[in-house]
Amino acid sequence: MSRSQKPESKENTFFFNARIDGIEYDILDDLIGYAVRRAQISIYEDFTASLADEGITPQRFSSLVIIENNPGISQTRLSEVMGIARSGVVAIIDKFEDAGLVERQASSDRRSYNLRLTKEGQKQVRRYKKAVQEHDNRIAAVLNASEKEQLRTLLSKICMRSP
Amino acid sequence: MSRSQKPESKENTFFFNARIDGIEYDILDDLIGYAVRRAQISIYEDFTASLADEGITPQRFSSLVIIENNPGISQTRLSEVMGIARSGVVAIIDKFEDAGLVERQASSDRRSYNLRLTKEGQKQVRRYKKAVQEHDNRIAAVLNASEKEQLRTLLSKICMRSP
DNA sequence: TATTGTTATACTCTATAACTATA
DNA sequence: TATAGTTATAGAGTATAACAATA
Repeated sequence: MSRSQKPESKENTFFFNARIDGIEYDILDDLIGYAVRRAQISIYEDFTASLADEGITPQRFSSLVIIENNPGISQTRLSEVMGIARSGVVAIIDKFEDAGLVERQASSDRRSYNLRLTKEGQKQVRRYKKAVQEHDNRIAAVLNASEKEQLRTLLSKICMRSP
Repeated sequence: MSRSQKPESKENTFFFNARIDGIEYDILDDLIGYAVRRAQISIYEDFTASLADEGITPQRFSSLVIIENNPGISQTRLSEVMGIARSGVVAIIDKFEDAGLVERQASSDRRSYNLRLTKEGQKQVRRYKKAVQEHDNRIAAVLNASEKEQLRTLLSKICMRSP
């Protein structure tokens, strides 16, 4: 029957709705973990909507900022900071190198590289930072300065628990 | 040279360290989005460490709780609640069905199914809930009751902003 | 015509394990 | 022996697009 050649409309362009009317969430409404997860999804969506055109993701943005502020950092060290495997960093840096944002400089330890932003990289990071700051202001616009500070403090407490 | 037949030690069993000594995080320390992301990674790790042996993930746990508390929900509706594509729900429910936790019941609308937990599913969800509650108490143990309430409130504000 | 579940496919992210060149 | 970067590979998770059955 339906031999429609036109693509169906995208079905997943809806935004994540953290609490849908008529749905019972039970324990999920009480869990700190789910509250953080909900917020994370919501924030990620706004980040993507703001910066996907630039080809930048939270992960890549973080990498660039870490390299910018810790020039000469090695790939292994970066993998530790980002919390991902070394093999993952290779792919990330390859792309940055292709885009002319990062360079692998020779190190005194000839097994490793010193990572640095190129001139172009520095320029782009300034742009990205501005866009990310605007995004962050937007998602946190419902909070006043004191509430933002509270939120950061409460979240950092959770991160600093003993593993 | 190295023809070692033994596997190298796993390199990524370290826990994510939200703030590594000697690393300059710059703007990342100020962004609400990054604070949430850090907490999310940290919480996800504890969840996984606690429940991976059960084969349960935050995503799957949420699905089961939603089905438990909204019996007869359709797959499309569940995809909306979870914020994922319908095709993703198919795979999730397939696995639950294989494990005997969820059943697809015939619906009056013969295009769709009514999802329900099986007896076994109900039993397992009770176990999972207990484990997840313990995990949540653990990750939020650094907060008192009032701080937990504050955190939930602040995070829900972020989710409820206009998209 | 539109919707539900399904399938096929592809893409991203990630981890594991092995390799190489150095140390 | 150990470490840094690399490669190959595999497994999640996800989205897109199409299809059959049904509305």
